[in-house]
Parts: sequence; C-alpha cells; structure tokens
Amino acid sequence: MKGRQSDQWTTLGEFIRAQRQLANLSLRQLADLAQVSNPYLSQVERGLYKPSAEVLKGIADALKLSAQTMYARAGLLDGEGADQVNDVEVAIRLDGDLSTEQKETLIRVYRGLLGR
Amino acid sequence: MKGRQSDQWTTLGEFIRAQRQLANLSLRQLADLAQVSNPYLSQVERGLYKPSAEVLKGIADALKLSAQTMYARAGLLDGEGADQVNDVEVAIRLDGDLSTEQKETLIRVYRGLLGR
DNA sequence: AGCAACCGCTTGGTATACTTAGCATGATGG
DNA sequence: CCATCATGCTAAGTATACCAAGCGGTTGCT
Repeated sequence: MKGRQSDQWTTLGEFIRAQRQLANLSLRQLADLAQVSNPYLSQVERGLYKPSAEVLKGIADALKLSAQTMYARAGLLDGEGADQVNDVEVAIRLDGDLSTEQKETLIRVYRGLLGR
Repeated sequence: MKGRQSDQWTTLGEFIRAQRQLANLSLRQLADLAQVSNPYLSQVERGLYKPSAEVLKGIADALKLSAQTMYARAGLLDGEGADQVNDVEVAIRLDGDLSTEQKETLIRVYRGLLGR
C-alpha cells in the first residue's frame, strides 16, 4: 500500500475525537477502554497515524458504535462510491430505546431542521 | 492491543490462500492486484503476519469478495461484546445536510427523549 | 501559597508490518 | 543440455504503528 496518503485519516481522527467528546470521555479514559496508550490515541485523533483494524475495533467498541461504522468512516469498507450506510431516519427507526411516538417526534424534528 | 496472539490469523491466511487458488491466481498475481509485495503476501498466507485493514481490503477487492467477509473472517468485526447498539447519534453526526449546530440540537433532543 | 489530580501533548524507544533483492525448485522448449 | 521463465520462499533492511516516561497547563482543594 503505497501512495494512498491523504487526509482520509485525519478526518477519521476528527470523527473519533468528536465521538469521544460526545461521550464525555477524556482522552485517557477512552484510551484505557480501547486498550491503547493515551499518547497514541492522541496522535490518531490528530491524524498522525493510521490505526490498525484491531485498534479501530477497540475504539469502536469503547465508543459503543459498530465496528462497521468505524470502518466505513475509515474508508476501508467496500463503499468507495456510495455510503449505503447510515441514514439518520433509518437509524432512528432501528433504535431500541425509543417508543414509536418518540421516534416520530425525533424524525419530525430532524425534518424540521432540514427544511431551512 | 496486546496479547491477542493465536491462530486466528493463520486460519485467515489459509482462507486467503484457498480463495486465491480457487481464483487461479499465483501468489505474485494476487500480490500485484492487492498492491502488496509477494513475499509479504506469502507470509500473510502462512499466518506469520497480521495484515492491516488496508491490506485486507486490498486482498478482498482483488479476490472479489466483500471486505465484510474478510473482516469477519479475521475476527475483527463486532465479535465479542457485540451490543449492536445505538448509532443514532453516529448517523446524525455523519449527516451531510445538517450544520454542526443543528446536529448538536438534534442529539440533545434525542438524549432528552431517552431520559424519561 | 501550595500540591494533587486531571487534561492533552512531545519525546525517544521497541515491535512489527511491509519491501527489495535474491535463492531453490520445477516446468517449458530450442 | 541449458536457457529461460514461473512458482513460492528466505533474508535483511526500512517504515511506521504503538508504548512508557515525562512535561507544561489548568482546576480545585486546604
């Protein structure tokens, strides 16, 4: 794998960082959960290193999102053209913790936000 | 990622080799298609090395199987803990049509709904 | 004031993924 | 018989993923 440089990985890092912050985890906490060292995680988040699949999975697990999502984001899941993955409404409907009413509420809010 | 040695990887190697032979490809040919060196592929097939996700994807593509299959075979697709949870927040984050503010609004609404 | 406990980051080192050169064998065929 | 040429493999080096130690900054407590 030679030339494939690019910021594919830096955006992945940003994504991880965003998710981590949304989960209210410190860098060290997530590193601990994902079983990597905290400096390394820091570097990953800043796009300095390309984490291996194992590490990626560890991070995904720790953040409680599917490895699938992680790989997709890392651009190493078939996808190329077409993110068939992850439509917001689909995700909402699949959610196990919301009632049907709540789902519709949320979707309505979503559509409301879109329409402006 | 520490101790996870084991022959997880050797069976993966065997799998790859089998697929390669089924496709009537020589080691060098597949290596070329997958954009890795042939000695390296040889070592991967014999389980001496754990290929990175990128390489795995390259091989999967070259063999015309889905990356999913490859990862699953490599044991780094959700196995273990396997809560197929959530992903609503992730989907929101990934949405291309919402601004950052709007995303956070929507996530806040989502969490609000959860908390009752 | 201190100092303790957190935060994220830099530095320097080790382990391992990965490559380039080349070896040994086994076909082909001139 | 001896060139090729393809096969898979070994050996030795380079690149990079990953870690342990430690630094400067911020917060908060006594």
